[in-house]
Amino acid sequence: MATIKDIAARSGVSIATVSKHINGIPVKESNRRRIDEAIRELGYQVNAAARALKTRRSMTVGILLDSLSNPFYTTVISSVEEYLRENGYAAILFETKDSSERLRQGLELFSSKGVDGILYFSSHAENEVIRQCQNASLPIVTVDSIAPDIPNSDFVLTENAASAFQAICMLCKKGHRKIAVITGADRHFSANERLRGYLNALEENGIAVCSDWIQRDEYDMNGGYRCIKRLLSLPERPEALLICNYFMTVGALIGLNEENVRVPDELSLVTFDDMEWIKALKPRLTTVNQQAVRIAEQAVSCLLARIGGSDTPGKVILIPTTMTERDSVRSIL
Amino acid sequence: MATIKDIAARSGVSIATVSKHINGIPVKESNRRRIDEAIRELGYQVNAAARALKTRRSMTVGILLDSLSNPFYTTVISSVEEYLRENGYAAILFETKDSSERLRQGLELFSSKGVDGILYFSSHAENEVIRQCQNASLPIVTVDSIAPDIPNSDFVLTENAASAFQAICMLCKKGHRKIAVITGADRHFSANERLRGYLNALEENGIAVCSDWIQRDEYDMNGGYRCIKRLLSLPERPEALLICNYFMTVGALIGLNEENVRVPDELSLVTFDDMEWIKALKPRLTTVNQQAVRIAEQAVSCLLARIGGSDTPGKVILIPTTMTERDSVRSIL
DNA sequence: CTGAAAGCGCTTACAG
DNA sequence: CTGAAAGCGCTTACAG
Repeated sequence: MATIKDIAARSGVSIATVSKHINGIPVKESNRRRIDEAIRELGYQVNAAARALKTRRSMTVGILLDSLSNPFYTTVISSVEEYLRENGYAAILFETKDSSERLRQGLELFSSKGVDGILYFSSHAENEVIRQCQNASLPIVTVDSIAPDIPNSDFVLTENAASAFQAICMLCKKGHRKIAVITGADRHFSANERLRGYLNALEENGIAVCSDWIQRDEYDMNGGYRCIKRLLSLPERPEALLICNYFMTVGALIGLNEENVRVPDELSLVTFDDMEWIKALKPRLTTVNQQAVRIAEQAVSCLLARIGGSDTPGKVILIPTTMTERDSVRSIL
Repeated sequence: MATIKDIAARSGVSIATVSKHINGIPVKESNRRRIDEAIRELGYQVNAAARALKTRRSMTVGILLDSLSNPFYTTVISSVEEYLRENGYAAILFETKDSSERLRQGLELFSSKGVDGILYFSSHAENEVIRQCQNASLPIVTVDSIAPDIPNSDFVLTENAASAFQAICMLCKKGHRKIAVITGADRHFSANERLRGYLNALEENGIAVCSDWIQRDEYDMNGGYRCIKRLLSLPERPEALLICNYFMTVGALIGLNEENVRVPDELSLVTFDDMEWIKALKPRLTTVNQQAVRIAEQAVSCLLARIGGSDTPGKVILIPTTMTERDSVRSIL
């Protein structure tokens, strides 16, 4: 591997000048040319370790996440990685798999690798993680939930309650009043928030809550399948349904098919998270869409600002959803 | 941040002795105790950049992958990350998103970060990537496909053809002869291999190939949905079906439900990749299971060996699948 | 704009 | 087993 020294020798300047040019400090035109040429000829690349040692910046951020099997996270991370790289940062990954032992290990890994900041993806962010980073003066921004009791940190997530609220109101406007909801387990921040939006919307529209019509289970296909089965076995079935998670939707669809429930004739459907594949179904589903790219943008720019030394008060950034109305909701006016 | 110098001062030994102890070289018992104590008190952690600069090992490996939205990859990566960390390595991630421009960027990122090796996840590994790493003496192991024309490199993947072969033979043993297959597009190595296994098994069992019964499409839900629709619209329907991908399976199930096809009475089903959720369905599906954990193990240990300097000839490591027979295959003997 | 020099925090022969 | 010293490849005041 060529070093800055080789470049200096070959281009007839000092290593200081080479370093300056590499770092964007202007040098004499003729020197610039000679240095660039030497770099090209020798295939020089700066040694990241040496630079990190000197600057105390590893140009690396740690991504801590519950699980890689969460497709919403992988979608966001995909954009995150791109924005980070555009800013010269690489991402190192660590899955907690919902174990606090592993959470500790992850933080240790990041600290030993000297990451410049942490992106913490969690559906139920823990105070302790954020607190620990704050103590170590390690910038951290949390994505997808708000830690219950942290005064001064950054969170970026979907406007969960408002988007469920809007979905239910849309249903009401089309004349629905028998509206059920399928959402995730209590430990997930978004599952609670979306439920809250549902309840608020019922109240707003003067509809009484029917507890049988609130079905909660795991945020996965199986959970959705079980919820729909329970819903369909009720003496009185709802006429409209909001499903708060993509995987629950797929499970519910299979259950719905098994029981030959016709959508939207017998049941109107609004679901969270649009995926290519949803459009292929008959009927095409009406969906509430989280904006993964915007979440990624905000999270990264917020983290980069902190790394850059910003000490504005911690903020909560809520990203709105969009709604795509298709054929799965019937108007009964 | 405390440095080795602080530890040395506090424990009354030289920095060399501290370094030795940190690196597992025996030191006098009393010194060991004092050093450990100082480390604990000061919360010392070795500076990864300094160590990397000196040792020329970043203790980092690059994971290059087509896409994070491939759940098989994220499953394998989950284990990979764990094995790597147990061996002191961190993983840095880069998605190619099927663009050769990004492939180049990824390689550049890895090289600039000084990774010690690369794990290349691809359903269609490119010669060029591997060749470039070989030229740079950068260890690389490819997961999930074999590059068409690389003499001396390492590949670890599922025994695709053999596992499809076994699945079809199982079907034949239960008396089936009208057997169809749904598999992925031509560019995916595994899609071709699994098809090859299907064809071999037909031949082995003296069954003529019916080209209508070979349906190929994208490796996703939508692809599976389209394939099953095409299959069900044929004048003569098959009585058994092998689906070579999990997402295609979910799509096919929805299509099957829409058309009220009863499994296994009208159609016997064997599918690739077991997931928790599959067991909840009625009927429970008979599945061919890739061993993600074993693939991860082999890939990591192979890469670590190369990083350690092993120069044995390149090898192809094929991991067998297991089959879980449940209720989706009917015996028609 | 340029360069000599110090120093980032480690590891590693080497001599004792 | 221990320690003094060199050096990994950079960046950065500082003086010119």
